[in-house]
Amino acid sequence: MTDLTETVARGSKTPRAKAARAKPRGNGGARKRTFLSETKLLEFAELLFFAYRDFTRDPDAILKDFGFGRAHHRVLHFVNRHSGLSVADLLDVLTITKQSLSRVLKQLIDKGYIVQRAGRSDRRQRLLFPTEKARVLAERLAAPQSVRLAEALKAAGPGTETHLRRFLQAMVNAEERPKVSSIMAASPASLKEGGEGG
Amino acid sequence: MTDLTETVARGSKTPRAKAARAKPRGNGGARKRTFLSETKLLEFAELLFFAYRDFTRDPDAILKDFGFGRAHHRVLHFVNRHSGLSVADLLDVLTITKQSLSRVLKQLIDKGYIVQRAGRSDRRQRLLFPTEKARVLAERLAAPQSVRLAEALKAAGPGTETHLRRFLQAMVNAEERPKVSSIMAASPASLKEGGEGG
DNA sequence: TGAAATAAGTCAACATGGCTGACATAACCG
DNA sequence: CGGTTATGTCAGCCATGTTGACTTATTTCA
Repeated sequence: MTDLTETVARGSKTPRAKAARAKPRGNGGARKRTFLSETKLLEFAELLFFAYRDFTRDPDAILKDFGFGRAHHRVLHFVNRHSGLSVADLLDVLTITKQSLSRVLKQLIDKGYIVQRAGRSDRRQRLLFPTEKARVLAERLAAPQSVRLAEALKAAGPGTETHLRRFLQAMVNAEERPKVSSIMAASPASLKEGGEGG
Repeated sequence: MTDLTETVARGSKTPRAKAARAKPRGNGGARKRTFLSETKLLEFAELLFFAYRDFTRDPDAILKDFGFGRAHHRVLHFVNRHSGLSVADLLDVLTITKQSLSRVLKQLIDKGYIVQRAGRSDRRQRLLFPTEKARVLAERLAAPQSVRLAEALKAAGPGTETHLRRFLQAMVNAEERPKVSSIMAASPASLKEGGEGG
């Protein structure tokens, strides 16, 4: 396969320098007073894509050995970290339909990773709890991601944590922010009364 | 649907305080000298998920009106921003198979968003160029993302850009970093000799 | 108390976008 | 000329998302 470096280099040393650039750099026509140039913002968009692409790689590989996919990982993660959350909450967090969730959730339940318990105050609810098996797998999936994050934070230098946290929070839809912070506030896995039977 | 805030609150004010926590907070067993607690890292993982989830929302909605999906967006983005890149380069960037790319690429070509031209130095290559139509759509898709990024960067305060850039770069697989920086260096869409015919 | 609303589950069909495997064509390179 | 490379394509499979319709248990409220 062509080395990107080469191709890209070749691309820019092309003759046709005439078609210089219809849209120079900065802001492209319409909106003017952008503090951050449009180009810079697109670079961040690109970097975000690359970062997220690789962020999911390690767990994806592990999941294959278990016959699971990324969707299972997400469920596993949230049930493990926010033990006892309801199905509706999980749907809300994942922003998928219940039919879509149902497939992976059923598999995780069948294979003994998740147990359900009726809510005490509202017995219609099915609260979700991880089994020990789930905790082990979730931790194994999280491990490479934690390492990656720790290294990246370190590489980015002191002060990154604060900036990054604020940035990521602000990236979330404004209406969703309360929900996100509330679920994140409940991080310390609440209770583990769920049947441990894996 | 249950308000997350409620549910979560109820969850934590549960009796059963006995099952306090097998794994307090910090690091869980194995590796010791973690500067950043495991919990904090998991919070970043979660925030990253939420941020990326919402980052893709606006363009996804627009794409539906065009009968396109997120895969088309990615192709559109990279061809637009790195005009003239080869199929192999695109595959490399997206990390998907050529069969998978072929589907969306064909549609984009058929609908007049992308044109191909044989490479001059290597005529086996099919270099990809955006048409005017593609540029317009790509810009429209990018707009809400740029706004979101700009606002988030602003909200996160001065100094965020540098930290964020370094962080995101470090999140990329080490082996991939040269490729990523080389393609990003070629940002200023090289040339637009591709037939403009939309 | 009884009807409406809510939480969850399920069936069925379909769309998107990944994947593997196999094979074809054209162009490059030594 | 022969092997490698860049691209394209057929065919089928899998994971995961969607809509729509309907059921059951439970809660809420007039």
